[in-house]
Amino acid sequence: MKDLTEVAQKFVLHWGEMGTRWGINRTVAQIHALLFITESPLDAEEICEVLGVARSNVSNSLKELQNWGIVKVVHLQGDRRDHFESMKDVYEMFRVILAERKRREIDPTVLTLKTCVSEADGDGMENYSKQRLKDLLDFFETTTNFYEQANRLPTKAAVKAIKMGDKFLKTFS
Amino acid sequence: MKDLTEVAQKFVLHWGEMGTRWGINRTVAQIHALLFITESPLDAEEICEVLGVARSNVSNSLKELQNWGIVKVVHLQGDRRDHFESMKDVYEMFRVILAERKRREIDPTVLTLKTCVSEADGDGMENYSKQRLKDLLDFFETTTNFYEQANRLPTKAAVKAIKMGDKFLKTFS
DNA sequence: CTCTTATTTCTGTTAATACTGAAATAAGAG
DNA sequence: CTCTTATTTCAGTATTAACAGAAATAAGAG
Repeated sequence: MKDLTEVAQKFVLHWGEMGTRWGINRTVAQIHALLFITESPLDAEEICEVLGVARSNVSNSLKELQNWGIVKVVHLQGDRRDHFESMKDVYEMFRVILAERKRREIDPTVLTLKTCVSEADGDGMENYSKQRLKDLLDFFETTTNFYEQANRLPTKAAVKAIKMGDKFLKTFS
Repeated sequence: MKDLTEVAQKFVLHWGEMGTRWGINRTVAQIHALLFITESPLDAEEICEVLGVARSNVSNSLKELQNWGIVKVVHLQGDRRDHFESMKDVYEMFRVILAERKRREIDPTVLTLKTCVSEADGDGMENYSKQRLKDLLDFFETTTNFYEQANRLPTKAAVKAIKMGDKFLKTFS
């Protein structure tokens, strides 16, 4: 595996940095970036070399990416090593990421809010505070309902919808 | 300032936890949660006591929340201490947060991608990789364009649009 | 101006997380 | 089954970010 070009390097580093800002491990994001721009699947050893991180770190990060569902193992003819490739369709990829974040973070938050709202009576909480929790719950329910629906569209339709929505909204302003 | 009720505590802790998952400091998120559910503006000392964190921590966290634009200082008659209150309209609040995250993270990413794409020729980068970067850039431009337009709608219209969009999409499925 | 009180800044500590390298395990070839 | 090679697990280390407490600064009252 030859070294990354300067541009590739720049992208991988930036993506890693972005990851950290969104609560994603730097190495995980870097590996994802690398796999995303690389045409052929890479094995773990190659990833180590290119990124200069420990084998175990790569192993764990790849697991994480597989948990996210945006990286898959593939096997190449006559090579017993695992090779890894990223999902390539950008829209699809972000849909998967979004769905996963919803599952991991939004759903539990909605659950917590529901519990809070239902326990709020008999807890001595101010009515004002109760109402704020209700507002918040309502916000999450409304937006996630919308998301659920929008997410049923196949990617192409979704992209079209976004572009049409954009144009449509422009006629207002 | 009296202690938080159990429910309030549960919410504040959860919100803090959520913060960390999205790259937001735990204390920052906790203070935000506290101010959000509290009707009257609080001073820094009160926040310290309720959350049990150091004064300096509160001070810095409040600065951060003010930078985000979701917490404001208010002054009360006959009290020289600063008091703080959170934006209360949930939709508006998330709009502000989203706008700020775009400004801080998405815009720089778009810039980086543009640079990468334009420098990709003469860098020896594979055509395949170049294309992936272009795809990614296209994705960000399409979605942020849409976002920009959607964000021009006043909150009420936006909420309506979300609810209508939800209903509309349901007719498909 | 001076005193008091609020706020911020700074420095050191702690805690959390990321990471490494070695050891253990697993998996495939022969 | 045995040997080799790939992968994972684990225990320790390092890095980073969060936080506390003290010191410095600022701001308001009188």
